[in-house]
Amino acid sequence: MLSASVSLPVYLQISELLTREIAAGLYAAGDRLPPEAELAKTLGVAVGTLRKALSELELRGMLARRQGSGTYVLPAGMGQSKSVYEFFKLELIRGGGLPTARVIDFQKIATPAAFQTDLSKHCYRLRRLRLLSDTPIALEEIYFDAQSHPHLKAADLGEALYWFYQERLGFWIASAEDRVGVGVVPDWSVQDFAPAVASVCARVERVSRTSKNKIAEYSITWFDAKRCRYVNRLK
Amino acid sequence: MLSASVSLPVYLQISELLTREIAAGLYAAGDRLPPEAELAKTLGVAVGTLRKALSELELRGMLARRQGSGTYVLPAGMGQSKSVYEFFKLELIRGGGLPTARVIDFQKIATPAAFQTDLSKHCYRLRRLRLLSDTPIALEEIYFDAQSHPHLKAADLGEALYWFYQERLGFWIASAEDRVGVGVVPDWSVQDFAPAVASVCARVERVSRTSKNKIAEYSITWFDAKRCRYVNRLK
DNA sequence: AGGAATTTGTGCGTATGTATC
DNA sequence: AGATACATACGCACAAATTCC
Repeated sequence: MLSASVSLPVYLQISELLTREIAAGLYAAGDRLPPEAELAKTLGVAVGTLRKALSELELRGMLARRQGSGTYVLPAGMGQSKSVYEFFKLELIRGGGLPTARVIDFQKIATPAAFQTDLSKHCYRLRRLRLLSDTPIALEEIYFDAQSHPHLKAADLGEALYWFYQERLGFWIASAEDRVGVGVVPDWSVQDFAPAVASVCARVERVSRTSKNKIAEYSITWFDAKRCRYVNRLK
Repeated sequence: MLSASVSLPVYLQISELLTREIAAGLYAAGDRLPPEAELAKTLGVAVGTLRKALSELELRGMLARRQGSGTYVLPAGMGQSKSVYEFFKLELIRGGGLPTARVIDFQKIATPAAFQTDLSKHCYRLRRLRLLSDTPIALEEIYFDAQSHPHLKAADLGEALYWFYQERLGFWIASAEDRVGVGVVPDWSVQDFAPAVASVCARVERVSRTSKNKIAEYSITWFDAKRCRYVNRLK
């Protein structure tokens, strides 16, 4: 079950396993997990490896660990349960709208020079059309590392990409930096997406980072400024 | 020097030590630290212990670690200190820039219809040219209520408007909401501000609120997307 | 182009300290 | 006081990525 060579590191496989087991209700909020030594033995890993997995989940706010006492399951979403759409910042000018996405293209490519300092040699490039309440409002181009999962297909991706990152790639987006300016619609644009004039197309560059401050993805979004806006709530 | 029993765990002592050394300039941003094995030896600890210390600093965003390459010092994060410019989101494309402002016009006017639900009958309208390191990059139009101070003149305003609000008007900005899109440069534009073409002008609408959730000001900013961008750091 | 050397990442096992029960 | 459980620390072996010759 737990194999090192196939895909994810063992300690991440364990985080995922425990995440699923907690989600499935095998451990409820408030429960104490078995002691490290015991859990490590049943999982067939060294204690140190298990500890690394548990630390991950503690950092994520799923577990609380108390020396001398034990490891406890925390109630879901104590300020943690971030919506998958938390980082989606586009809004129809008339307000609201339910975000969806349609894949235009998905390929594994050689990492472009601009990203080579932060991504490994190969990365995935995902191109999507974004919609708000069925209105096409933006084109999106996303680059993320191919290293951990070298053989992804378009079908493996769900609509909620950040959820996919967490479940399948073992990391989650903790922060991002957006740069909003103006741009020209890319040449791979589709018929559905047609800003009235080139002059009303805005452009967002995003760098997303994981909780470890590593770069998780680069993305560029072109949006039709006639129909929607980039919204930012500052506190 | 590094003692376990006295106070902090050794790995934390090391994090602190390295933090001080980086702050002191012994290691500059971009520098590579000595390899783990070497550093551990000079510090007289096991590699695992050192690694834990380095992981701490990586998590804090002070270091970046790259497998096969080394451990690097990152530039000091600017996310820490809050300033009057905390809500100023424009940045030169080439990076950074010191924000200043030049008043173009300041008048007391009848409140425009669009703001009448939130501002009283009269308000001030301030028009400014914004600069980053002496480069004109944006026009700004700000509306705020005239009720509390009915007789302001342009000379009463400082460059740092938010500071002025707090000192003279008795409130401070606690939150804001920005909507970024694309727009046309207003007719009161000045010679200094000349985006190459209309197509590279972006537009930010802002609603700022006080700590009591009352609307403090409305503003519109037109910025030259060729020279600068709207930057948003999300956590 | 390719291979060796370097450097961090992962994983194992163990011993000891310290907080809790 | 004793048992239990997590925290810290040490050391080693190998994998994976990068760098350099």
